[in-house]
Amino acid sequence: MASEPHSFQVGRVKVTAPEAVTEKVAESVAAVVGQVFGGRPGAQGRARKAPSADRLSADRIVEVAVDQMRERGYDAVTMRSIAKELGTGPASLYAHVANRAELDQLVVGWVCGQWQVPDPDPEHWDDQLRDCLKDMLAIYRANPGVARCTLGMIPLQPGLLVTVERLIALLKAGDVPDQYCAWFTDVSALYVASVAVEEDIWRERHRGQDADESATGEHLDEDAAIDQVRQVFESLPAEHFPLLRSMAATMTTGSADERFGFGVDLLVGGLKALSER
Amino acid sequence: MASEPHSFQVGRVKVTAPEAVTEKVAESVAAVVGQVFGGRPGAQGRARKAPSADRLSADRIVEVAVDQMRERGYDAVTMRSIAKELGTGPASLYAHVANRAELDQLVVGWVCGQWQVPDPDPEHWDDQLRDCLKDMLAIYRANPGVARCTLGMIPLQPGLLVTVERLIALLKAGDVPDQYCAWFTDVSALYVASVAVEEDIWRERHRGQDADESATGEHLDEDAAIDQVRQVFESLPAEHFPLLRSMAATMTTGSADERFGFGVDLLVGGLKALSER
DNA sequence: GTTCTACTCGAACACTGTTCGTTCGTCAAG
DNA sequence: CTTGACGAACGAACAGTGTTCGAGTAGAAC
Repeated sequence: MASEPHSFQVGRVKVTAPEAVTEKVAESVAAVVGQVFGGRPGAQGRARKAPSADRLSADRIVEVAVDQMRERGYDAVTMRSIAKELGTGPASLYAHVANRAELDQLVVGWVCGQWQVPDPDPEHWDDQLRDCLKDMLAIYRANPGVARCTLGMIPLQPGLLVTVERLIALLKAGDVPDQYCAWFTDVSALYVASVAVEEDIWRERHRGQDADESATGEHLDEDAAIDQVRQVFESLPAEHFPLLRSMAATMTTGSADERFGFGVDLLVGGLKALSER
Repeated sequence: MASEPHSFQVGRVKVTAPEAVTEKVAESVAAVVGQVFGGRPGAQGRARKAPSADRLSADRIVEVAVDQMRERGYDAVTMRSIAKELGTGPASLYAHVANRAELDQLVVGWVCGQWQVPDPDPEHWDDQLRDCLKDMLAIYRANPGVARCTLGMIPLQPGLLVTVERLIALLKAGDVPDQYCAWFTDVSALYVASVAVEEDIWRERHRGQDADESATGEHLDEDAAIDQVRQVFESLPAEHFPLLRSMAATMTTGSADERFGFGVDLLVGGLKALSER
C-alpha cells in the first residue's frame, strides 16, 4: 500500500489517475464493510500473515499514538516517541504508515469509530441530536489531542461514514430537507471538533503551566485564568467599552458544558427554524 | 517587555503574580486607547526612540509574517523565513517578539483589527449580524493562514476588544439577553475561524498538489476533488448506506459561500429562536 | 568623551518529520 | 532441507524547526 508513491494518501483525495480513484473506492468500501461487520477500525483489508507478538503493525502504532495523546498531549506525540514506546526507531514506522498526516487520519478513524448514533425516534429527534453532539464532544474529551487531527479532514474514514449515515437518518426523522441534512452534518462536526480543539489547546497550555507552577508551589487553574480575563474586562475604560465593562461578569460566566450546550442549542434551534419554514 | 521571563505572554493570561496582572491590564488598556485614537494595530505603547529605517521592530516583523502567510501559506512562515526577508538571522527577532506563539497572537490582532462592525440598526440587526460574520470570513480569506493562529486564543487583543464591544451592541439592538450576547460572540467567532482554518488547510494542501501537478501537466482543482468524494459516496454499498448513497449529489452540493451562509443562518436563526422565547 | 543600555546576530542546541541503504526473518519454491 | 526472495526492521543521516547564549556594536545620555 505504501509502494505506490502517488496515491497512498487514503481518504485525502490526493489521487492523480482515474484508475487510482476506483481502486481507492474499492479499498474504502471493503474497509467499510469490514468495519460494519465488526472489524477493528484502522485494520487493513489484507489479513496479517504472521501476527507475531512483537511485530509492528499500523494498529499498534495507532494505539500507541492515541495513548500518548491521552497521557501527554498532542504536541508530545512524535514519530520518535511512538517508536521508542514500541522499542524501535522512527524509520520502522514508515513501513506501516505513509505519513504523519496519515497517522493522524488513522487516529481519528480509530477514535471516532466509538461514536454511537441512536435509532431515530421521531418524537424526540432534536433531543437525540443534541445528545449526539454532546456525546461526540465527550469522546473527544476522553481522548485529548485527537480533535487536533480532525480539522480539514473529509469524513471518508470508514467509522465516520457509518456515523454520518446514522446522523442523516436522525435528521430525516425530523423532516429536515435533504440539503440541510447534508450541510448540517458538516457544520455540526466542525463545531464540535473546534470546541474540542480549543479545550485541548487550553488543556495543553495548562499542562505546561502546571509544570512551572509545581516548581513555584503556586497553582493557577482554569478558574483563576478566567478570573483574570474578567479583571481585564472590568478594568477597561468605561467611555470606550461601556458594554464589555458592565458585562464583565456575564462574559466570563458559564462552564465549558454550558457554553457548548448553548452552541448546540443554537445549531439545533436554527435547524428547526430553517426546516419548518 | 521581553525582559521579564514569566509574564511576557500578552493576552495569554499566563501571569503568575497579581502585580503582573494589573500591569498587564494597564498595558492592555493603554494599547486599546491608542488603537481607538488611530494608532496602528500591534503598535506598542512606548514610542520608538530612534525609528531608523533599517531598525527591526515588532511591527515590521508582524507585517512580514502576514505577507508571507498570504503569499506562501501558514506552514511556510518560519522565524528563519521572516528573518531572511528582513536581512538578518532568526535570533534578532526574539528581541521584539517573545515567542512564535506571541507572534501569531500579534498577527491575529493586526488582521482582525480590520474587522468593522456597523452601528446597530434595530430594524435589520440580524442581517447586519450575518453580514458581519461574512465580512470576518472575507478578511480571513484575504489573509490566508492567519486563521490558523486564532484557535485557543482569548480575544483580549486590543483590536478584537473593540470589535467585540461593537458586536455586543449589535446583539443588544436585537434584544438578545446578556448571557446569550456573551456566549454568541464566542460561538460565532469560533465558527468563523474554524471555517477559515478548514478552507486554509484545503488551500495549502492544494498548493502542494499544484506543485506536483504542474510537473505532470495534470491539473486537479477543488471541484475535481469534490467529484471524487461524490464518487466515493455513490459507490458505497446501498444495503448499509442507503441514505449516503442516494444523497451523494446533495452531500457534495454547494459552494464554500453557500455552506458558510448556511452555518451563519443556523447560528443567527438559533439565536433569534432562543431570544424570542 | 565616556558610559551604558538596547539592539544585533553568528553559532549552536535539541528537536521535528522523513529518507537512504543495509541487514534481518520468515515464508514459499525447488 | 536448502535456497532464494521479499517485505519488514533499523542505524544513520538530512534538512528543517523554534529557541538560547554570548560576544559585539551602534546610539543616546550624562
